[in-house]
Amino acid sequence: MLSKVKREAKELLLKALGDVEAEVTLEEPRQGYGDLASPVCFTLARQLKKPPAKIAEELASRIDVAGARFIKEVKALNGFINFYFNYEALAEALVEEILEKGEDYGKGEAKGEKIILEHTSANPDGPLHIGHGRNAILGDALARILRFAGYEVTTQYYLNDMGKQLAVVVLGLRTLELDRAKKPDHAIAEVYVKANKMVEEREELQQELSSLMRAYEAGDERVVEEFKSAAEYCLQGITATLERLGISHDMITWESEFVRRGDVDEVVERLRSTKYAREDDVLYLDLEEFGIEKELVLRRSDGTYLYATRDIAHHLWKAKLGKLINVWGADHKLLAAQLSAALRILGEEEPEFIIYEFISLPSGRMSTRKGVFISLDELITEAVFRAYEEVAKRRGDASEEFKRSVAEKVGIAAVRFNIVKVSPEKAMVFRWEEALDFERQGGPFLQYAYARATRILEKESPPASFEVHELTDNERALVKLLAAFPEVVESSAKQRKPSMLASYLLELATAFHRFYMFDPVLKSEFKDFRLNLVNATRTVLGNAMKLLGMPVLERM
RNA sequence: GGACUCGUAGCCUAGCCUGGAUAGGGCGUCGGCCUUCUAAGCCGAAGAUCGCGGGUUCGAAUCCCGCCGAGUCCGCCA
Repeated sequence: MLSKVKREAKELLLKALGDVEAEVTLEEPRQGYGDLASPVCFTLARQLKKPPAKIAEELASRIDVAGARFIKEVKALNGFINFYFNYEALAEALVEEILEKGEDYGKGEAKGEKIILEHTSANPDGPLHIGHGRNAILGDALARILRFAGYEVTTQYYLNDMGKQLAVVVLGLRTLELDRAKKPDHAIAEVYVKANKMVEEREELQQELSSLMRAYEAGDERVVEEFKSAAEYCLQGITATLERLGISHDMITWESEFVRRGDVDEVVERLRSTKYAREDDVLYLDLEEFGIEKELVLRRSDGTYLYATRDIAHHLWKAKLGKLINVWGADHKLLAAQLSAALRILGEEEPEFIIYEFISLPSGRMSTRKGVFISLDELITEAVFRAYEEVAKRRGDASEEFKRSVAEKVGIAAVRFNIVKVSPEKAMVFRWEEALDFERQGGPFLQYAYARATRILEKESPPASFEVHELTDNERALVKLLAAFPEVVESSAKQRKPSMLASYLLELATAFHRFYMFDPVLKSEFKDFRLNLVNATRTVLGNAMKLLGMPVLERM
C-alpha cells in the first residue's frame, strides 16, 4: 500500500518537473517534515544554477494535488519537497486490504525461484550451544521470510558424519557408558569430552581413531552401523531442541553420501584437469588468482580427501536443486571463499553466504570438545523459568496450566528475538544477566502488544463498515507502519536481513502501545474505525512475528 | 605478518549496501502516569567529538584512503 502512495508522489513530482530531467528519489523523513520527502532539488541545483530552496518552492507550487488519492498536501522546506498524506483515504483503503488478505497481507508474488537454505549443520558430537542457536534462529527466520516473500525454500541440515568428532564419539562409545537417562545430545557430549581426553592422553588410541575413520569411509558395515546410530542418537536431541524453538529442516544430508556415491572422485578429477591444479605428493588448487593466498588441498598424500573437497562435491550436487544460500559461522569465511573459487573454476554457480560472527562467553570462546559452552537447552530452560516467575508475579491467580504455557511461549520468543534483532556481523558476548533480562523492547513487548489487541477484540468485534474520522497522530503512525509491511518483507528478504523485520516489529509494537495508551477504543466515538484498526494491527503483528518464528499469545 | 568483520552515550543496539533537514531505540540513572480496553505498558529529564586523521561532495555515521583498537581465520582438522 505504501508503494502505491510512493508511486503517486513520484508521478506528481515528475509531472511538475515537466521536461526537466532528474532522478526522483523519495525517502521517509524524520518527524515534522511530512510523510515522504524528496531531495531532488539538491541535484537540480547545479543543473539549473539556482539554490535548492528556490527550486523546491517553484516545484512545490507547480504540484497539483487535486487529482491525487493519497497525497493531500505538498510543501517546500529547506530545499526538500515534503509530501503529506491523506491519512483518512489511506486508512480506509489499508484497513480494508489488511482485513481482506489476513494472513496473506504482506505476502510477495511467487518468484518462481527455488532456494536451498543450509543452516544449523552442527556436528553430531553434542547439543547445540548458543552459537549454533544463532545460526539456527537466523536461518529459520530467513527461511520463513523468503517463503513469505515468494521464494520456494527448502531448508537443509548438512550432517558432518565423516569428521574426527563423530569418530571420537564412536570410539568412546565402545568403552564408555552412555547415560540413557540424559537427553541424547547431552549424553553424547559427555562421551565426546571424555573420549577426547583419552585420545589426547593415549597415543595408541590415535591410531585406532584413524583406522576407524578409514573403515567408515570404506563402508565397513559394522562401523557404518556404529557411526549411524551414534549420529542419529545425537540428532534426536538436537532436533528436539530445534523443535521446541519451532525450527525444522526439510532435509538432512549426510556428508558420507558424497564419498560413497563417487561424487567426490568425480569432482576431484574435474578440478585436476584445470590450470589451477598442482600435484606433488598432495593434490591442491592454487587460488592466488582469486585473492586467496592459502592453497586448497584436495587430496592428502595418503590419498584421502578432506572436508573441503567433500563440500565441493556436496555443493555441486545441491546446486542442481536450486539457488544456494548457506548460513555459516565467521570461522568458515576462508572455507567459503575457497569453496566459491573452486566452484567458479568449474563454471558452477557459487552459493551465497550469510556469515554470522561468534557468540563468546566473557571467559572466551566456547568449545564442545572441552565441554566449555552454554547449551541452547540451558538458555531456553532459564528463559522459560524466568518467564514463569514473571507470569506468576503478574497473574498469580491464573491456572498452573496457563502460567506454564505462557512462560514457554514468552521464553521462546525472548530467546529468538534477542538473537534475531542484532545484525549477524556483530560479535556477541553472552552474559546471563543480559540474556534473561526481558528488556522493554524484546520478545515479550511484541507479544504483549498482540495480546492487548486481542483482548480488545474479544470484548467487541469490529463492524464490517466504519467511517474514518480525522486521525490522531498515534493512529497516523500506526497506519503508516501497517502500510509499509509488504515493503519491509520484500527488502528484508532481498537483503537477507531478518533484523530489518525485527526493527520493524519494534516500531509497530511501540506505535500500538502508544495508541493504546492515548486513544481509547471501546469508549471512543470512533469505536467502529478503531476496532478495525486494532484488528488490522493485530493481523500484521501476527504475520510479522510468525516470520521470526515467535509464538503469539492471546493473553499473557 | 596477511585476509575478512566490527568500532555509534556508563553498557547494548538501529541506521551504513542505495550520502540529505535536529543520529532512532533499549538497559542503567532521575522524575511522573493504574476509579478508564491487562503498567510485560506510557510520558518526561540527563547522557553521543557516530574510534582517530585525511579525501570526495552543495551535503558524510553512511562512499574512498591511511592509522588505531577488538574479534575471526590463515592444519595434508572438520
